[in-house]
Amino acid sequence: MNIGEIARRAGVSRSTVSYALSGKRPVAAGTRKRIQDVIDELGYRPNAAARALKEGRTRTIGLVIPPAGRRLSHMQLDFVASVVEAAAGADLDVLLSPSGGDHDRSFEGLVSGSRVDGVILMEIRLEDARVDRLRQAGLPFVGIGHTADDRPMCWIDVDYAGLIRHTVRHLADLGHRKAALINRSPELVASGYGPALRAREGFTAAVAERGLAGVEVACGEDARSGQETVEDLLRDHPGLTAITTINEAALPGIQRALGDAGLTVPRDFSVTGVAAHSWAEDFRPPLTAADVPALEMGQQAVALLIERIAAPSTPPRHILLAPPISLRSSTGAVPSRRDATAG
Amino acid sequence: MNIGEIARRAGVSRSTVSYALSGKRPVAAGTRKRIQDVIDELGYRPNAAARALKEGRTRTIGLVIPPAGRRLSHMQLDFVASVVEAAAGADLDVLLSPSGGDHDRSFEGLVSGSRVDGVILMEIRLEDARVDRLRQAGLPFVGIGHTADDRPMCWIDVDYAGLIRHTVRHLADLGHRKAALINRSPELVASGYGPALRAREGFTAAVAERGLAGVEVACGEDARSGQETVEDLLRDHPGLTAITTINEAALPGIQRALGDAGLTVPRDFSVTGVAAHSWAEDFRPPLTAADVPALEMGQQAVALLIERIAAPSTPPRHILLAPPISLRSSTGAVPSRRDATAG
DNA sequence: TTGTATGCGTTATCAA
DNA sequence: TTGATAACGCATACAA
Repeated sequence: MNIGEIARRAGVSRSTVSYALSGKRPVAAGTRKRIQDVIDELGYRPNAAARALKEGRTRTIGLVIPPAGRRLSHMQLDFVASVVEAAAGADLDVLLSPSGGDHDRSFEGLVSGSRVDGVILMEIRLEDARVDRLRQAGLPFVGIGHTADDRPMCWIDVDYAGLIRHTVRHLADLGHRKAALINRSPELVASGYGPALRAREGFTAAVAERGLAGVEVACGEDARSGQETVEDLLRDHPGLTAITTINEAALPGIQRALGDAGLTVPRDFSVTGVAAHSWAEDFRPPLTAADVPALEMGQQAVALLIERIAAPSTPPRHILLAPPISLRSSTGAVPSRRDATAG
Repeated sequence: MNIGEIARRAGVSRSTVSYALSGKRPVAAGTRKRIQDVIDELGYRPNAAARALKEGRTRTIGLVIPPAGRRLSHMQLDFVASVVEAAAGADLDVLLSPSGGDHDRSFEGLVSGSRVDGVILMEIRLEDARVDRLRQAGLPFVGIGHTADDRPMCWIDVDYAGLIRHTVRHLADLGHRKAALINRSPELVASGYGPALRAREGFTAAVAERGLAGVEVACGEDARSGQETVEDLLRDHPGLTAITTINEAALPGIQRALGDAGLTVPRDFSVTGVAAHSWAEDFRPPLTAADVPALEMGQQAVALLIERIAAPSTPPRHILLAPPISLRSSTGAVPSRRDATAG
């Protein structure tokens, strides 16, 4: 089924059908109706490849996700879903591409095969070869996260440093004197993952600013690791009365370990951090935390990318989100008895 | 950068470059090397749209995911990741399409725009209009799940009925006399979601077969709903000593409610069901359950689809997976004191 | 208001 | 062993 067949059946030329569809040239009402009837009857849709070839754009964007081996976090998942949704709203298809590991071929296909009009790049590292590659290819892209260097690029990120700093100040205000940062996985930290390093930065700064004792640990992204990490912390760091974290997947384990140690939150121990809304609400008691606005980020990322595709030579914009910290019930005044953590 | 430019620089014709790339015609070694050098130097990749237009296939498959409003479960997430991975291995791109809600346009674009060579359809309902649409369009597809009617189609599914039946028998063997099935969300049950109805079917059959008292409840797909559901069950059904479930997202809440009620698993209460490996391992104690092999399903689904694309007129195959039930530690003999649940 | 003709980048047929 | 050329389906400049 192609445009010629529609034209033949409607008794008009191919260009008239094309113009009737695009509206870029006036078409007599009667003609238009005749064409539309045939289209409806046959369920015709223009061939995407032919259109892409002719127009020089694919109406498709690429979404580069972290490799499949590591499970995506809820936050990332919400993000993917909202990107797909926002793209659909703008009449854009979304091509998924894993990256990292042995998937360089897939990524290469995206950037050099004229497969997509632009790319959204998830999980950016402080030094990220993919960013260089995209820049070199001249393909419009938006990063979720930003690199360490200050070369201009278009990105949207959460201000992990600022938010973690904020949570530590909150803990200090409540009288806590010793706090731990439970960071993302050792692999991510080692690979220079931006949020992990920036969270560390914010933590270190706030701890110094307020004269707290601070300890930072990396932690696997699952409940079991969270539990072990907190068990270790409680054993090795007497006097610890609070945790802040950006590792949402560890939260159930953190909860479990505190419970096992006989610590009641927030009476005996305070927990806070940055997490997707649903994780914060699922904590018990509900977590005082900055809610990562994953859905909003997806929409904004698509909007930013559309903007860049339309005007690639414009100086790139970026957005640093600092969602407010929702005061829920997981933080409280430091316990009066210092040996509370002795369990 | 196109094939003509490569040809010009290598001093050959366009067809020679094409044949050097595809290997469908012998090319002199020297010529081939000259061409390859130019290609490597310029980083040329054939234009996907032009190739698709000429070949009549897109080397792209569509993955229709559940609507974004409802969060994907971990199992579904693992599945998506493994599909992308398997597709990349077969040199296929993956186009993501939400369905349901107001996304019919996106789905329509997929099926009638010659956008993809085939489709993987997630979360199939017992009656599913999308299946009819794909059949009518003559587009190869593989369902994750299968419809109620017995018209031939290609699918891969987990034998929820059989697995739940199996878990109930296991509970009966341990002496339990009253068990509950915690099903998926009310919305999914109401919409005729296959796994939910087939789990019910297996539960009802096994309960009747072994003469147990059985109660089935739908439950939202989050920890909070799981907790409330179990609280209600314990209150309304004295004598209840076991739960089986296919609602993995409710597991943390189930755990919490049992703990709050002072019940120790498996001494006072048994829990089992069907869940992704990671959920089962995260339960405490580890959940005796059938592990949904999401990664394997993704690979198989892609393999099945490739098979169908290659031979569309072949009678469709299907695969019903019945993973073994991993005996972990969450089920045990029925508590001797009947009023254990009164605690 | 509508029709004709061209070219997007590729693959494959035909000719040499 | 290689080159010239047609065709895939569409959008659009040009003609009428």
